[in-house]
Amino acid sequence: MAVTGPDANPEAQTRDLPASKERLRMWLRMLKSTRRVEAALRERLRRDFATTLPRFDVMAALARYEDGLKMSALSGVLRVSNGNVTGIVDRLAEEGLVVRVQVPGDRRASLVRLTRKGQEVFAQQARAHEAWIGELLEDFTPEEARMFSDRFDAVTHKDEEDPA
Amino acid sequence: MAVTGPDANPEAQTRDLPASKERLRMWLRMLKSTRRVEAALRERLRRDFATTLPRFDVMAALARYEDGLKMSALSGVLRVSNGNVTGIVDRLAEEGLVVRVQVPGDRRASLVRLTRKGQEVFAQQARAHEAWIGELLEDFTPEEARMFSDRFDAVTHKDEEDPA
DNA sequence: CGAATATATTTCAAGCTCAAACCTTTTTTG
DNA sequence: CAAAAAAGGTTTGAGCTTGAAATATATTCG
Repeated sequence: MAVTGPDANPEAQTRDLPASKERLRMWLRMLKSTRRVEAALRERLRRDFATTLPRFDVMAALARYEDGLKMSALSGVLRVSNGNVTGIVDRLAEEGLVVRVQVPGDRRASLVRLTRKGQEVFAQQARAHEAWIGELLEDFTPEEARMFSDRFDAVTHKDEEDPA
Repeated sequence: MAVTGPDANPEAQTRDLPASKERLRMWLRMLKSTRRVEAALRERLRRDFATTLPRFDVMAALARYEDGLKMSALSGVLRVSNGNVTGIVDRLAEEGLVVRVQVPGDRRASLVRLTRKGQEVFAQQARAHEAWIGELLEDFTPEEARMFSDRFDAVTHKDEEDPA
């Protein structure tokens, strides 16, 4: 706990708030920024590709693991509930973008994989997505972006998922 | 557009990626961090207060505007669709945490306000919330948190909502 | 004034999300 | 081996979310 007491600095400057207030402020700003970018992405994915952010997220995860992912691994990577992924994969499968492949030795599990069509569709979306992010975060220099990445990583790496 | 060309730096270091890749990386980290904190908040709000993040968000907005907010202003502040707020306010009203007050001169609009009970309930939740954020973001020093706040603000302030 | 337009909000359908309950299959262990 | 426990997934119920359509009231302007 690197939390300094509520009044570690009695001679506080005008705008010097206690640590918890500063962090709260940061959180609110961070949340607002994230929502703004998410909203823009969602709108553009809908407009240009008639898809949604969760679908994009699932496809992105599958694109990173070419051998496919089990449902549980998928929900682990995306950090959403397993019941959640079921529905999204169902819909993607209906459209022929992903397939569920039976795992040889285990009749419970199935491996989800992008179809060829899924790969092609995702490649287009990913290109657009990268460009959109580049634009939405254009106020951040590459160096600054790298610094932010690294700092966020510290928070994120407190416990991590890394499926086979 | 402060976007340098894809190969502005031909002598790139090992880990020096083009701007759009750096920003993409930053975005993914930022999203992951945000989701992690949101998940923790959601879980704790449920466990300790039997409430949800959207409900907390609505109450937080109303707490900031003591004179109440119109539905449209509320959805503007929270940056969610107006149809969305309707349902959340409905449920909060059922529990007596907020009220809809008729606006004198306009029979279309109504002002949403925290009830006394709502104020009391929210005060407790807000205290816990601030402590949770302080803990979840303990890796960030107050100075760092301030810096992040300011940088995010730049992105956020591209267009802003500020209701009466 | 009255028609067109704009504003405030709700309703709706579809999809996302979670936690909990529930199957089924596998693994553990008494 | 058989019972118990664990693991992989799906279903369910409630709530959140969006964009679009619907409703009702206000305002504009011809």
